Amino acid sequence: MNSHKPLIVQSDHTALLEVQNQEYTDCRDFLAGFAELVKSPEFIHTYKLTPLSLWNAAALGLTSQEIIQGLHRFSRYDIPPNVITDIREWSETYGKLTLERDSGKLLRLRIQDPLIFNRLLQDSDLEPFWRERFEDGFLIDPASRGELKQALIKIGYPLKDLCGYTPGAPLEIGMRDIDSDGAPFVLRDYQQDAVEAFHQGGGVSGGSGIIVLACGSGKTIIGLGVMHLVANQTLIITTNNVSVYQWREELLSKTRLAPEQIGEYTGSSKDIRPVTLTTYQMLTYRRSKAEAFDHLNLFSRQNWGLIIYDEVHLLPAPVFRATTSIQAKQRLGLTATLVREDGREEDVFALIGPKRYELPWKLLEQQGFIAEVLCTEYRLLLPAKEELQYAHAPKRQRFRIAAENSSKLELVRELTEHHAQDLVLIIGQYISQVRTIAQALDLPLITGKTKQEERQELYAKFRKGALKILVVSKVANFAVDLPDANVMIQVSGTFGSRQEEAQRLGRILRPKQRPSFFYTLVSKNTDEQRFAVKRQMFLVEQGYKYHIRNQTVVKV
DNA sequence: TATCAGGTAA
DNA sequence: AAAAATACCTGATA
Repeated sequence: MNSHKPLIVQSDHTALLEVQNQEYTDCRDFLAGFAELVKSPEFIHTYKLTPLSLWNAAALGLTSQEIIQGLHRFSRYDIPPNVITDIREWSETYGKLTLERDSGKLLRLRIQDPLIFNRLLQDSDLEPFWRERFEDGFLIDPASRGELKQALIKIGYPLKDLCGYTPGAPLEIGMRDIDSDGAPFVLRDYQQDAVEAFHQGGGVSGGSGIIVLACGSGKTIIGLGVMHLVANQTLIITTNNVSVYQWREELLSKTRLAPEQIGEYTGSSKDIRPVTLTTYQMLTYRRSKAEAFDHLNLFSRQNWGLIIYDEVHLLPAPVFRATTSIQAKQRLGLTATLVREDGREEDVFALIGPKRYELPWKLLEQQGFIAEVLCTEYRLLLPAKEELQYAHAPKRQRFRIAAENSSKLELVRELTEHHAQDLVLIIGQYISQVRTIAQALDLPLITGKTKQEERQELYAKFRKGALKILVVSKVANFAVDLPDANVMIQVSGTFGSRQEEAQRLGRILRPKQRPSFFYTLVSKNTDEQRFAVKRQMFLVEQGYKYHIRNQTVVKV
């Protein structure tokens, strides 16, 4: 036993990491490569090893040997033998099943493990896939390439796809070295690395997969870089119309594509061009549940060579389905957080592809590409009256009562006074709450109902610094054009959404001379506090520390 | 032809 | 476990 070591690996595939340990940071960064943080209270953080986290690590080239050696290095006790076995097994499973082109029209599934081969042979659900059986695998129909991958990953066998892609219609996408604003333009090193990592994919398997990078690190630029390399007609799917507009601006600014080569396929125009921008909502639209999707055929309306899935963690189910049938096209997924709140990470892995590149947020911070952020969690008591209300309320109403804790208002006032020189965003989840705050402090408010015109006016004033504090509802989760700030005060958030918290932090990540501040206000000893812990998980995983400030006396 | 309110979905 | 925001279409209005 090495009592000074930070890590305890347990037989249930969890690993406990001691925060107050000299080696904490090193060990955390090591774990980030192949494990998922599931709990993060003050002293001991719990990580979980899952097959998926190990497959993604394997796809990035991290070997089971490196993982096991590292675990030995940080572990206080012996690592349970079953965990070592499972790490090996899970990690090495990626690559044991490969899909390759055959001489004929069919594809060849090769299984380099007789036990797995046997297992697949006995699975009657898989039988329909097999067109012919060999001593080491099967022939399958190219049309079932996606469905097979999805079916196999469900039973624990990721399939490494080595079939390559059918080229789409060619399209030269020249990159400018001076952008439309006259600023020199060149991909940053990590952006170039990401583009190459996608393209090569550590061998023949490149051309599909996910790139994970922090908000504000220029994921769109990576998209442009990949488009340039693939040099094919491209379909780009984004989450909303403002993103569509921004992609278009970036394309016009930084590539040599002419305006008439870029089309928008949205509610207001159905323009298909060599590069076409659309939204997930467009693709998933149908008159009623009984009918077919109206626009899903956009995938086949043009000979796309590349599909870009912006914010791939939000990809909706019907688009998954459509994606199963376009496995011969190159597919790039972009995201800041691979975690989905619906647990469909495996489908992303199977249908878009494995993670090809990831850069920890803290590393970007060290290199000065994103701002340093000081995070503080304020825990406020509920005023006596609300405390009583909380205690008597049915469970489902409790969260809201805690979230709307009226004593948050005074703290917001203090924080804004303290940050009088800064650009402050106050963000909350309930309209009633943000309205109360905006009215009490006499601040402008933006909600979903605010007209686009008025929003733009407020954004512009805020951008110029003529307006220093802005109160926003959940619109800020979607408003890509919201200006940056350097202080964010979160008065409430969606239950346990890790993604949302990460995205909100992203609003204050533009590099500055001084660090940015992120304040999150929660009611002490309530459901809200529990959810706050969950929300912070992703950022804690990325190395952010929340300083806790406890309010002990209720102000009257 | 353009714009807006209203309903629906995920 | 719930509320808010969005984008789509349709049909009315000018």
